[in-house]
Amino acid sequence: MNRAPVHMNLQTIKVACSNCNLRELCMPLGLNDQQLQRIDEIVAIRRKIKRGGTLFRNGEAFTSLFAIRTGFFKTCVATEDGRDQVTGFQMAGEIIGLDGIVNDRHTCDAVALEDAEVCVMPFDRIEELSREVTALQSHVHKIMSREIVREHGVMLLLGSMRAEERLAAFLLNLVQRLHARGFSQSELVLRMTREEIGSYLGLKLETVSRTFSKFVEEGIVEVKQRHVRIVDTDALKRIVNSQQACH
Amino acid sequence: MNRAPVHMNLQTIKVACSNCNLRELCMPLGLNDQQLQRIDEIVAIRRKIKRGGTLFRNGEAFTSLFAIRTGFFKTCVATEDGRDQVTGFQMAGEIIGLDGIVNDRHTCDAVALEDAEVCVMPFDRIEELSREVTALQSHVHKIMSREIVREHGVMLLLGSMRAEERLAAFLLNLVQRLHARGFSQSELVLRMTREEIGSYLGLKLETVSRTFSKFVEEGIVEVKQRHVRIVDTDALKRIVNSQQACH
DNA sequence: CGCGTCATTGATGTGCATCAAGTGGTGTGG
DNA sequence: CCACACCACTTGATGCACATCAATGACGCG
Repeated sequence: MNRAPVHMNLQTIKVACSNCNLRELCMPLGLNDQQLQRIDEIVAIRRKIKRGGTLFRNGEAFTSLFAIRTGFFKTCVATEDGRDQVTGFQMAGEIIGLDGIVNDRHTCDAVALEDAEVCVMPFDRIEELSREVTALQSHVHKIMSREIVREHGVMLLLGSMRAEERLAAFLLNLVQRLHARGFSQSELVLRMTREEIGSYLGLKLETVSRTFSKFVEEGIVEVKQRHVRIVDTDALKRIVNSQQACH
Repeated sequence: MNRAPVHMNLQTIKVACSNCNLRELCMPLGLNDQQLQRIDEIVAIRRKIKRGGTLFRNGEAFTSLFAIRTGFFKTCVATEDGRDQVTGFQMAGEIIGLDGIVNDRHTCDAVALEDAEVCVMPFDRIEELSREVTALQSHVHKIMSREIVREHGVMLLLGSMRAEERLAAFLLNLVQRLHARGFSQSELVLRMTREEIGSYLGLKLETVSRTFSKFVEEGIVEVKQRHVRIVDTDALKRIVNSQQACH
């Protein structure tokens, strides 16, 4: 057991967006040099989160949005009676913490599913700067709207799809986002457990597991633990749009 | 059959927020007179929608947000294969159309469930003015964040609650919002069909109906068609937090 | 008054949850 | 390096909540 000090979890690093390779994912495009420089001012610091650690928790004061630089997160909400629901999985380049804006308190937990690093962007500075840089203003609005639209999709999934459809949609969505980040279109490593997938999809972990097995039997995917290889993307797409008898 | 001209549906009226009694619901508080006057400039016109008519449709160009002045809407998303899902019900004072911001196109349909009137707020003018009036900027952010948080709640409901819990949560939510608008805490008139409730809650209309009947048997509510009287609010609250075996 | 729409209620079916047992991979301590 | 424990995952057997199918009833509107 090493004796690293506790504050390792909160280690901070000074950085800049202007030379960040994820810039096009989390920042607006088409800025001139002067604007870029001002954007740099937003990202005060970075913060490292160990696997299993939380970036923020339900009830904590909201001060900043976070841009994920590396790593993988889940966000989840909970009721008093112990029920909880994964509301999303977030990867590099995505913005996390939007839920905190309404009440100046976070309303969900953000947990790192692997060691991660985020850029801390104090929200008052975002607001300040987006009054001056219209591209940033527009970008902030679009990010929030995108999240709303994404959640509409999840509601559709949870409200009207069968287990196979849900898992197929989930895999296609994941691989598409990974592909946008330069990863394979057909191979992925799941960073979350079957139980977390199930929570997100409104299914029990056994059902997730069985559905994976079904896909394997049908030759649609290959699964070895958390390594998934999509053999037949079109089949997955057909499943998503199959509209079986259910519901 | 009357011969009213087609454009009745699009009838427009010149108006002002500064003397609107819903202002505190859809606009920021604590503005001075000069700021209020500027806000008035945002709401260019009003628009009337007949029951069953659409305010906007999936795929239509996005130009404006809408503040509901009177009436009741549902928003719903659909897949190519004909499946659809009600994503929300909106009432007076609520803002509708946020989904369109990301891609400059609406991604869902907004349908009036009764004759309605909305204030049309061109989004470019909202952005323009919110660069100058920080209270407006903050307000826009909070409205979007509130919608994100609301949808988290719906995901929790759809992903982990049983039929009774869903309907109880739905009724409590509706009556709470109506109460904030000066209506009764215990009586309400549903503006939507059982099928629309079911779509929103991820249930079939028969299940919604049966669950209503169950609540009636247990003396928790009285139901006569779309008129609902909540007899025992606490019982509903207990049901929401009951955490039965399911899921 | 008659028709269409919406709602209720019953009978039956099924998809997924639940319960349970066993496997494999990983990390830890001896 | 191995033994053990733990956790994630898989797979089977069973049950149940809700979907589906079907018939009837209650409004409301032209």
